[in-house]
Parts: sequence; C-alpha cells; structure tokens
Amino acid sequence: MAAVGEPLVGGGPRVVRVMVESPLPQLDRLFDYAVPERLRDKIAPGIRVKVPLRSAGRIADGFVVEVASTSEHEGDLSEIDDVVSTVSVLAPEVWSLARAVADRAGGSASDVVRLAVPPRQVRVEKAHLAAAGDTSLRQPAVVDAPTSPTDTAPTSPTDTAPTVDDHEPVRVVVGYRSTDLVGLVVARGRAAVDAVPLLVELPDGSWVGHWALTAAQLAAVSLEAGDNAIVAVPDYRDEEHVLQALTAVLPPDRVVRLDSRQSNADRYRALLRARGDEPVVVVGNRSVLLAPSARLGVIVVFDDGDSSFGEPLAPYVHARDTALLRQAQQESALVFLGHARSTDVQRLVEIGFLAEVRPDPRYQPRVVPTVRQAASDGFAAQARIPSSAYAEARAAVEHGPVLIQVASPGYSPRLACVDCGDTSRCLRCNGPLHQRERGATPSCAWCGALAVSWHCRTCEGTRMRAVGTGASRTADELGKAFPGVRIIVSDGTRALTHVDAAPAIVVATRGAEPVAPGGYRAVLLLDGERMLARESLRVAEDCLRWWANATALAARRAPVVLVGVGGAIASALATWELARFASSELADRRVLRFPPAVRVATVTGAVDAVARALDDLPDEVRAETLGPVDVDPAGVRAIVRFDYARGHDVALALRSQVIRAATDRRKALGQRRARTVPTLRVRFDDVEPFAD
DNA sequence: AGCACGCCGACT
DNA sequence: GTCGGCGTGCTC
Repeated sequence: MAAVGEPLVGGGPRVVRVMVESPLPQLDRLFDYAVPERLRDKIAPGIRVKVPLRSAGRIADGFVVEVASTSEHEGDLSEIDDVVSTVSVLAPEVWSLARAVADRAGGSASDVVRLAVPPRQVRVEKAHLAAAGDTSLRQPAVVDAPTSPTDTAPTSPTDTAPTVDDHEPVRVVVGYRSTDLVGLVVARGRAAVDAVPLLVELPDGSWVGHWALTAAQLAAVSLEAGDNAIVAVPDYRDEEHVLQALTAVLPPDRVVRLDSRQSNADRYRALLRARGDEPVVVVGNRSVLLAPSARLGVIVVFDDGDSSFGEPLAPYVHARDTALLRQAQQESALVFLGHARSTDVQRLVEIGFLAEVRPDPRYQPRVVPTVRQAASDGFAAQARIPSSAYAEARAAVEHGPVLIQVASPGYSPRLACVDCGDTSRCLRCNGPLHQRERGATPSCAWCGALAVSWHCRTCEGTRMRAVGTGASRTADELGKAFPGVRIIVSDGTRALTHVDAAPAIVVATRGAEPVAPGGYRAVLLLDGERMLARESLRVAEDCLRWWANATALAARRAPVVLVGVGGAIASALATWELARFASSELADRRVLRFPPAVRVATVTGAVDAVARALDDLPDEVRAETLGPVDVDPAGVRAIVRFDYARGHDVALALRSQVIRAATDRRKALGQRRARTVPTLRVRFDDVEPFAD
C-alpha cells in the first residue's frame, strides 16, 4: 500500500472515506473503502459512489468525503462497487457544515446532505460537463454597472423615498451611513441590520422592498471582492424581490436561484453553477444556506423570525442556526436583515456577537395606534374599522391603493355548531372546517374535504354558523363601506405579488400583502387583537413582525393605523423601537428559562429509554427537565433545558442514547413493534411544546 | 435496516 | 450426536 504523502502517480487514490446514505444513527460516520484499479482515475472528493455494506449484495449509496492512500481501519477494506458520477456534488464546505449542523441537533449528517444535494439529474449533468469544456470563455469576476440605467430620476409619488443610484450601485447602500454596510462585508463582520421600511424603485421601473436592494448590494460588495454571497429569504415572493433588485446591481449570469420548490433538475443545475469558479450570489429559501460556496463573502438572512425558516425535516435545524454555523466555519460576513427584530437575533446582539446597524432615522414610518372606538359609520363598524382609521383610509384611497391587513384567509375562517357552540370539525379527519367564499360549502382546513351532510361530533346538530371574519368577507363588507372603490383580495390561496398604482382597497392576510408602486397611501392593520390571542410563545414578536412588514409597504409618511391594540407592543410599533421590544421579550424569557434565552430539546420515546437518556445528562441539565409526561402513541416526552454553553455536551449525550436505543431496539420492545415505534427520538430547539 | 454469528431444545 | 431457534451485535 502506498505511503502517506507519496505522489499518486497515474494511479489515483487507493482509499476513500465515504459517507453512507442511511438514516440509521449507528451508520452516521465515515467508512473506509479500497478503490479498485479500474475506478482510480474517476475518484474525487464529493462524488457519488455505490459501496457494499456488511454483506455482499447489499449496496448502499454514498459520497466520497476524503481520498487517501492508506486507512486507519484495522481489518480488510471492502472495495467500492461503482462510481455513480464523476461530478463532485458534495462540496467540502457543505460536508463540514452538514456535520456541524447534525452534531448540533443530535442528528445524522446524511439527513442534512440529503437536503443539500438534490438527486442526480443525468441530462443536467451532461449539459454541465459539455459547457465546462468552454472554460476559456469565462469572464473575469468584475461587477458591472446596472444593465438598464434610466436617464431621468424615477418619478415617485413619494418623492423623498431613497432611489437607486445607478452609477454607484455597490459602494453605497442607500439609506445607511455609507461606510456601515460596505465596511461590514469587507471586514467579514456580523450584524443585525434594521431594514429601511420603504419601497424603492429600480432603474427598470419596478418597485421592491428597500431591504431587497440592501441585500442585493451586500451581495454585490462580496462579488466585487471575488467572493460568493448567499441570500436567504422566507418565501418565493421575497425571492422575487431580491432577484429583481439584483438585476439592478449585477449582471444576470452572476445570480443563481436555488430553492426547495424548484424541480430537482433546476436545483441540480443551480448547485452545479454555484460550484463553478465564477463568484455568484445564490438566492433562495432556507435550503440555500446549504448551497456550495467555497469562497463565501457574506450570508444575508432576511426576516429570520419568519416561521418558514424552521426546517420541517430531520434534524430540524433552523436556517438561522445553519447560517451561524456556516459563518463560523467559513468566516464570512453575516447579516440578519429585517424590519422587526427576532428575540433570537436580539440575544446575539446582547451577548456581543452581532453588531447593530440602523438606517437613517429620517425613514421612520408614521404609525398611529388606535384603541377600539365607536365607528360613526354603520358600514365601517360592520367592517371593524374605527372612525379615525376609516377617515384615513377614505382620504388616502382618493390618491392610490390602501392596504388593509387581516388575520385570516377565506370568508369564514372558523365555523361552529349552532346548537352547542363547539368548533365544527371534518367528519373524515377531524380538522377544523372553514368557508372559503361567501355561500360556499364549508370545507376542511386540513384535508380539503367538502362538509356535505355534516353533523356535529359533540351534539349531532346539523347547522353551522360563522365565527370570525376572513379576508374575503372583510372585502365584502369593505365594498359597502367604500362604495365605488375597487376591492382587491390577496390571501394565502391567491397571493398577489403586485398591484397597480390606481385607487383600490387591497385586503390581504398577513404575509400575503402585494407591493404597490410607490407604496400604499395608507395601511390599516386590523384583527390585531385576534392575532395576539393565539397561544404561542412567540405570538408578540410574530405580530410585531407582521405589522412591521406591512408597514414597510407604505409610502413615505403615509399613515399606518394599528387598530384595537394598545400597550407596549403598540408603542413599540409606533416608535419603531422594535429592537427594544425584542429585548424586553427576551428579558421575560430569561426569567422563565424559555427559549431563546435557553436552548431546549424534547426527548420522546419508551418510558425506560427516556428515563435512561435523562439519566445520562449532566446533573444541572437533568435538574431542569420538564416531565416526562405521557404522549399519544404509548410513550413519554420530556423537555430538557440548558444554557447555550452546554449545548455540545447535551447533544453528544442524547445522541449516544439515540444510537444505543436504535441498537437495543429489539430486546426492549420485541421485534414486532420495533418498526412502528422508535424507542427514542430527540429534537432540539423545538418551541412547539411551549405553545400553550 | 438487514444479515451473520452464537448458544440451547427436538430430530434423522 | 446435529439442525436451527431467534437474541445480539456490526456494518469500512
């Protein structure tokens, strides 16, 4: 066997270390394999291979993580069965990130790799290999001026809104002290950046959130230095904003879109482009944080408090945490950009990990909290709008679109039995019923089944009544309150991205607000009380985030009326002291030892397995356990709480218990039920248990 | 997960 | 004396 360091003349590597694709926790490590002569010239780190596991005939898929000339493994090595493809798709930096992400969450690296690397697409791969032959045609990494500059200044109804300087797209981030953000990227700093709550007009005449231009400019600074950038946003509408803003500061071939809603072919194509030699900005939702990027200049995460940054697949690591791990590994700049401040980011500010960057205070919005008051107008009262807010909307709609944000989509978000008052539920799946349109047959919010020949599960009654008011019902009522005015509805099922500048009442559910050219002439935030009544640990910061994001869609100095909400949260929005509110929220959580002041992990499974896992924890951590309590399918659940500094120890301890439980499985439960009930599951940083 | 290895009851 | 039961443990 060749000695370490000996040049591998003509032969290629003799040994590879392989990550096997398997969800089994006991297989979550690297395995050494010998490389047969016939495959040596095809081996490279990051390629897909097929390897035998245990018995001949059982072939598993895996990725080459390292190549070597010798192995530390005592005993014979099996040989790689085959090379699936010579294209390297698991970048070294993505592998180490996957390992760190999995370790932090007590999960398997292969689960993270599965999120990072889409299935192979042969056609895409062939096209890529063909194009790679043309490397001599590659352009140098230079950031160009905007592709379509306008000759005249944009004519905006909000004449004092910041506009794009199309001659200096990169050196100045409009709305901030010019050195702040450019210097941050150059110095590889970390910061919580408060977004400017306004829209901007791009040289091509389109309007996007100012935050999107800020994100685009941060990315452009990084590309100018020859480094990549990653911009992560909650959803596809946000993604459109960033992509539009990027066209103003970068040539289109420097922009790669990569998100989980794309087809596997598109994702695979995007991944191969991101792995290329040219610096690019990769834009997408939470999965974009796992995109390859060897030279990473900056990571931008917009609106990190949005729930869609929570990864629903194992090991359930939040995109914010992935970003933090990646920043630490690659020493890139890191920016949490947003209108509202999450308690998580506030914590990072307070421990000195993140700096704070605030925009020019001139751009503070005009928010008017309005406690509930009698409406002078009957129709307005029916539409839940107090008279002062109605007056603002009435006056503003003369000049352009007015946004009305409501809590729930559809017509009636909830239905109840007329006889007993209980919530009406689907007879098939027990999901809550709702009514999408006026006069529509009620349907199930979970499975979509129409509730025909329905009866109440509690009292057998057969009649339902509406509870609450959805966006389309609000729209109906507003039609009467604003006779002759165009009413536009945008909700979860039919979310609009843009409306035109003509007068209209735009009724939107939170998170589905369209953009209006120049911004809305007024914004009314209804249903605040109802939004706040939701039982969740994060209800206050969520509400403030929804309101702040809608506020950012208003024209400069346009009135934003928060209806029916008072107290600290209303004044936080009115004074635009969103970080201060996050700080006081965080202080409350510290007292209660709730996340994100502390970390948590839920431990679920068979009684004895959970007991043993808890037993294995450090004493101080065990002392803070909540439960175990009984949970549905024959088991118990405990919640452990611990300080961030203990995270590594806790993850290590719980992980070893998961492996042990997976190995002991049969003797604990008898082999019949082994498959249906895993004996021990661990999930970190899940706030769900704190919902009530 | 699969599959082999290993130590106790019925069988040609 | 041996065949095979499934509990136990490992996978380069």
